Amino acid sequence: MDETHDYTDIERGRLEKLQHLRAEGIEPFPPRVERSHTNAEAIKAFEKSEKKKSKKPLRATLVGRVRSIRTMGKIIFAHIEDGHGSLQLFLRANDLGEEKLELFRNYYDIGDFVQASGEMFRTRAGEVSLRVEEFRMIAKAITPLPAAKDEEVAGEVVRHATLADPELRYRQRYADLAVNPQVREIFRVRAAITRALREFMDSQDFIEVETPVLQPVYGGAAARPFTTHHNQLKQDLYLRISFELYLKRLLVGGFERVYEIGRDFRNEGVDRKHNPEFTMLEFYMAYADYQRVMEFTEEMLLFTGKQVLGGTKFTYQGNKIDLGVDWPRIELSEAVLEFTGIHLKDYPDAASLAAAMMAKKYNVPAGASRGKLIDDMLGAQVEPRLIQPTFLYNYPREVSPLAKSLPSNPQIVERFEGYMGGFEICNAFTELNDPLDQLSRFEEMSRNLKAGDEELHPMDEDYLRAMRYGMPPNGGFGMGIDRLTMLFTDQANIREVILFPHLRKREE
RNA sequence: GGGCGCGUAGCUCAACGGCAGAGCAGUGGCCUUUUAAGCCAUUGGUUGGAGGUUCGAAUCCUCCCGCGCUCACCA
Repeated sequence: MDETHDYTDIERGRLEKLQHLRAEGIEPFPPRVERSHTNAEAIKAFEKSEKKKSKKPLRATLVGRVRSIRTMGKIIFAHIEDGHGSLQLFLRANDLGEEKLELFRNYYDIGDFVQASGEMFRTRAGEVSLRVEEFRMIAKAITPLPAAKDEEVAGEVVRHATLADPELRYRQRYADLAVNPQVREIFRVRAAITRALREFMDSQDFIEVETPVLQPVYGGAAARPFTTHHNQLKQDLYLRISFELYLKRLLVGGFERVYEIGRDFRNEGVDRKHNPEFTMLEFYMAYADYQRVMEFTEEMLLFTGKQVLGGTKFTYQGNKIDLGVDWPRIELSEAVLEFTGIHLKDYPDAASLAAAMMAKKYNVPAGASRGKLIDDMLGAQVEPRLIQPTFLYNYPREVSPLAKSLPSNPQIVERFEGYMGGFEICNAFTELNDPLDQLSRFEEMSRNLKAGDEELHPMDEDYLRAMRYGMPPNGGFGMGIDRLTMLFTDQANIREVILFPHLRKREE
């Protein structure tokens, strides 16, 4: 990335302008600015004073990035944009003097940040504008913004020929955000989602906690971890793949309701639903079981939807989705039957189930356990069809080493997953709190881990010790915030809801 | 990892075996209520990279790099 030494013609021209300003004694990057209103406030205040038929003109000092310039001889129109909207500047030789007008005309460019003051007024065309009496550069832009031009249509800014190449948009997210207002909006929604979730959790008497990202033993999910190393301690560490085992230790410690919103890291495939690091909400609720957590999940998402979307309905990739109705609760085996025609109870072992799946031409990974096969079938055949909010419940034990079995069937665990828009958004279960049962689950996993299934996690002795002190019965829950954001912002790719998504390293 | 597709000016895109172009941006000029302002003129390219085929390659072939979609893998 040697661009700084390889300027384009446009950049060289702007550097010359910058040098000229400096030569004239004008600092193009001053440390302080003045501002009386945001653009949106100024427009609102002006419209209010207009209604009151106030004789006193409204004065304003505004700041923003120049988004368009229209020069017409001795007057110049320009739009500036701040974080709250855009507003038109009107610069006229009569008000400024020809010299100042020429200064703007010759040395100010689209992309520059400027400060301008004067009186608010309405142009002949009816647009609320600032009649500029004074202006100054507050940050000169060297590189042209990757967008052509703005158009104002009925008060809405239409941006033409704007940055569209997804690779450039992700690699230079700053440029993407600078020119694509709809991208900024996605991240406002994302922030509103986490805010609403925190508000809800806090209102339900949960305490927000932070647990280690760097962990000596990883666990809580089926995934391969990233590995790192502490130099002084000469100790290998893992980036967490879930928060689960630490959060449940806190229940042992006496907290009844804990949650954490933070980053998980999984060293696995990257695609439109998976980024190597992603944001999870996990919570653990003492004295609740998975049925209670299902109810809670509905309440939580209903609240979040109302807060963020202002209602319960939204459209995802052409499908209308309503959070306001009770989520159907379907037993996993029923869902599999409905979408594949396979009766799980007719295939009690991996070999017979694999044969049944092969008969249907489903992909069957070699050496997979029965639980893994069911999980695969779920992902490929069932999940994409679950558009409306739906819970599937009662999962196979082999793929749920931290969940409590059904009293009536040790091979099935009290676990559910929530689906929406064709993908999984949350996963929850009645947490296993029997240290002896947990030990045997770990041992089972360790055997499989040695046998080569790298996604299983190793024994966590300390977690078992914690559990031996006594862990209250509890329901636990995890939800991908990125995926919820995809749903609420109608984005098909997880990269659109992550500010700086991971991309392959590029030699520059 | 497999398949398909894409990569051309700062941005958005044409040209698809025969002189590498347009709009916007930029630069110079005209223009005192414009709003993708308009008008005149004009700068800007190792066509992602390296090889090959050909009289001639942005275009066809091979490899490499990157991205997208998809399958596989994967919560």
